Amino acid sequence: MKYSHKLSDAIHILAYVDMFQDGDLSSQAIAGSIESNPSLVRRLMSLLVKADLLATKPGTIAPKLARPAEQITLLVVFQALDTDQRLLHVDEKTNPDCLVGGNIQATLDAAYTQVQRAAEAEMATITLAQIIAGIRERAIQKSSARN
Amino acid sequence: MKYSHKLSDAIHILAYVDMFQDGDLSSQAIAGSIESNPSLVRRLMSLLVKADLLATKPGTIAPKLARPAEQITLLVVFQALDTDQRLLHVDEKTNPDCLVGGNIQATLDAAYTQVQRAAEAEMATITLAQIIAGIRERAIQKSSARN
DNA sequence: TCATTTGTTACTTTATAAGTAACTTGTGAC
DNA sequence: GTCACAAGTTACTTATAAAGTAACAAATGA
Repeated sequence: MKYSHKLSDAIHILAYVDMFQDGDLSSQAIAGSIESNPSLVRRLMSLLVKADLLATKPGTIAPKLARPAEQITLLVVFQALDTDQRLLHVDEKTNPDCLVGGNIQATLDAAYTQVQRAAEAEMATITLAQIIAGIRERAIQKSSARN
Repeated sequence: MKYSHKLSDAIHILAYVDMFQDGDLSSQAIAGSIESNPSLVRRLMSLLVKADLLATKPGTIAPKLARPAEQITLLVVFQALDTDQRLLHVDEKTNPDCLVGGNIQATLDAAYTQVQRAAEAEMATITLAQIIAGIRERAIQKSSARN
């Protein structure tokens, strides 16, 4: 498959909306920053609205965060997406009549769940506010490097 | 894309080789347990050999673990594969002239690396020996459930 | 009422992994 | 030595999930 960067784009949208609250927040403008297209941005925004992370008003250009950036974690954004959320995948088609093939699926599923929990726990510690701060910091570093 | 289950299949091979050391360990037989084909099994085995997890002798049916199952972790198997190992992916194509687009890649990369490290640390705690024990346990549970 | 924007649906394209086939190389039996 | 067979390798085809795109309905406000 293609490597999904939906999570990255969703965070991008949230950061953009928060940072440019007084600027142009049309799906067109946001698509320009992501270098994607407005339709894709609107679909992602729709998912974010459903997850209660973003608030929009149909027909108007007025998106804003549904809660403070400090209270939006990578994890909740991740879980708002409609993509598969498993990071590792069990082979669903193994020989049930074999000692290994018949029991490895459940065994690996338990192991992968453990890994998944560790990853999600880490995602829960990273907030949109931290990402925004990171973006601002890097921008400042760049401008001072130009002197 | 398709969801990769290479990691699952690679672990399957290692478990199979260890558990059936005295049985038929041809790529054909292993493929039967995975319900895949011998060519794919041989390719995976080749990667495991390169990573020094498995030892084979060309032309003969004689694969065996290159080290004890207690010393093979999910992480080293994962890292032996030739697939992309990043669990989360930054969008590589964002507008560099935008405050957000120009700085979000590096910021997210740092955040994703943090999540990756947590997942890998967890993978390092799970050994092939534990997976094999899990397979055996489930097999026993099944046989007692039949009584 | 009309231009503009969001929200939604359907379709096309692209990227990555699985599956397959064919060929080369190595081994051991005879 | 040669022959059957298995590992090892390479190239190609198929399947699948995500990105990209287009089109249109619904909502808004000038």
